[in-house]
Amino acid sequence: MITDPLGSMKSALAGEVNKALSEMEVEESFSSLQVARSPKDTDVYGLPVGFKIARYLKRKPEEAALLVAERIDASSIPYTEEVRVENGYLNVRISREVLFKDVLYLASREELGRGERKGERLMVEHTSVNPVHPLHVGSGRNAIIGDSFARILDFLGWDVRRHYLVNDCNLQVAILAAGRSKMRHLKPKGKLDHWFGLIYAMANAVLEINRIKRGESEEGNLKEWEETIERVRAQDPEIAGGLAELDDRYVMDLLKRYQSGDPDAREVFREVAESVLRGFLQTLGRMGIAYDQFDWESELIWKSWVRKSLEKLESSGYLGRDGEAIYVDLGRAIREREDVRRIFGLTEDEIRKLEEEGRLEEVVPVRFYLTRSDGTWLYTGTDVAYSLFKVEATDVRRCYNVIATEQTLEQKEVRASLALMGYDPDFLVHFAYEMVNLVGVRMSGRKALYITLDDLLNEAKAKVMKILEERGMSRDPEIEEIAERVAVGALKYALINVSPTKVVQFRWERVLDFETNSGPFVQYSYTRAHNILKKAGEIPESFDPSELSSDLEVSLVYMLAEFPEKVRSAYQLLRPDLISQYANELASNFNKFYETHPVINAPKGTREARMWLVMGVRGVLGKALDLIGVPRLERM
RNA sequence: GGGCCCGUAGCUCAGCAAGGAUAGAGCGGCGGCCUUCUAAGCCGCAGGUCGGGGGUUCAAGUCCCCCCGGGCCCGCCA
Repeated sequence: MITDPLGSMKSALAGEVNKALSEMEVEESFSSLQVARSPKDTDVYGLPVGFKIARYLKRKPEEAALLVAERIDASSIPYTEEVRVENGYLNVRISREVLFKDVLYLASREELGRGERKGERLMVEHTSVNPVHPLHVGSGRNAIIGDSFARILDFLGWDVRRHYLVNDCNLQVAILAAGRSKMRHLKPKGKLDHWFGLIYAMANAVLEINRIKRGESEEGNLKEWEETIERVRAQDPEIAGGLAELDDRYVMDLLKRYQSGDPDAREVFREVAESVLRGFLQTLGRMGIAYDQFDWESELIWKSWVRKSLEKLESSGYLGRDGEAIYVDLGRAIREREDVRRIFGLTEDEIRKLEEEGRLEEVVPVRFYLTRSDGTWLYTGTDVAYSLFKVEATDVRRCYNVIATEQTLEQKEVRASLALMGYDPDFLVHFAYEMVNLVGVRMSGRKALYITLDDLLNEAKAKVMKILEERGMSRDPEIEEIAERVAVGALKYALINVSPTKVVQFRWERVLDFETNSGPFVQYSYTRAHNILKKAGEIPESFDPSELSSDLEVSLVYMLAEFPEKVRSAYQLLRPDLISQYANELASNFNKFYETHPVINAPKGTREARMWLVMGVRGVLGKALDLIGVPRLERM
């Protein structure tokens, strides 16, 4: 089934033009993606053919375009009424009759832009936050982007597996576990990730203060850490004593014991990691984010994935040892292997030149350490093992790692290691996103200084409740549920609506802003569309497209028709924000229509056509909301 | 020092992948619109040397080079 009528027109047009050009022996071609709407005429789409080929034909652009137009068979381009040349452009005029029917039919059934099931699996690994303190806005961006991308892949026809790597084997978790082991007598209170976050901050503070006292800390600021202790005590006075003798050796020893499977260490590590994770999942669940599988870093060690990856790297000949510490000799691999060079974006010539200038080590990584000299695994080591696990122990064809841009180098190093182990490094795609900058707020997980997602959701929800109560709605469970879903929409939209490679400048006002270009604005528009249809009652079986004749109506249908291309772009460019931008624009156009085009009270004929238009808008807006994970509401 | 990313209206951002037909939104500011499908809405006004300079091209916000400003990374932290 064709689910992208406009796209089929565009590729047919580009195909016809390219065929004509090759017959004319012109070495130019166009992509269907270049077919653009005329700014002057809503029904016209075209390509700037004349300009492009004037040179080859030694003609004026207008004449050149005419020569191409002569060779084009308009009847082979769907939805096309005529082909003509204007201002050097080769344009087609769309026949609304069929296009509108197809688009609105597909849109209303939410089939517009949907891909056929491919029977292929892709993995999206996202969130994967260290289980040491509550989720904050930065981790929220990861989860929201990852979840949205997974939804996009699913809509386009892949079978998506959402994985979460539980990083339970690193120093940060060890610090929390060490703190907990000294305070076993305390019973966790309240939300688990919040409570353990306090233990984590306390343990960090004690460790730092002890370092400063021993004169081991370089940049230690005693006062800040004493403030941290006060901050924790203010939130829970019980979390105080018992940590005085905590030191780095104890922490490292605990980590070492956990990695080697010691049962006592295991008990405390698992308690903290599972508790914090449970807290995470509560928050993520509120936001409609779920996973198919949790992979535990510790299991990668215990189930020998780390050993397997070492063996493979050893046999590649690029494994090195620095005392007891193990590393991948990327410096040599880059010099010797084309596949590794490609990952770092360098050619053989460039490498040779850099070597001659003695600057090679300035530009490329030399040693990629996998373990410490005490034999414990670094996150890089388990990350390489995790990649091996993904390739060998799952049946996915490709894996998207949603990881902050600051990890770009590490991700390349992991992909290089994958190549050295004999696998296609393109199996792993680094879906990079930038951090969230809280304007005017200092954040530090280690100091228990953060704005949590829970705080944001609760604050936003409280504001929605206030608005609803001002409108005279009572405080009942249904209203509470509406407030919750609006709050989730506001937060998710605010974090997704920026291009992933840009730093988000985050302000409270942004999440609490429910006006145009916000989650609630799009939700509201969806609700309006829904309620028109609900009130209108029976859905007419058919409609007359010529009844949709105003500029607003026509451009709304064309805008719906562009949705499939938007979704494909979001996938290809790793840009879920394209969907939220689109949804906002569609909502905005729909609201303009809403103000001036009565539906229910429209004359017969017009009423049916407008109902179909509203059905189409509701379908696409609803689907766009689904793809960015913003809840739909039927009342708000 | 090296690498990657960002720089578009007072602020926050689209547009750059695929160069084209008059640079777009929102917020904030000012002024209007609720007896008619929910005003979380709509309409109007004000606001731009697209960081700077070269170049390629019939055509540059978009491509190339140089420079300036900001962020991140270059750990036996994650």
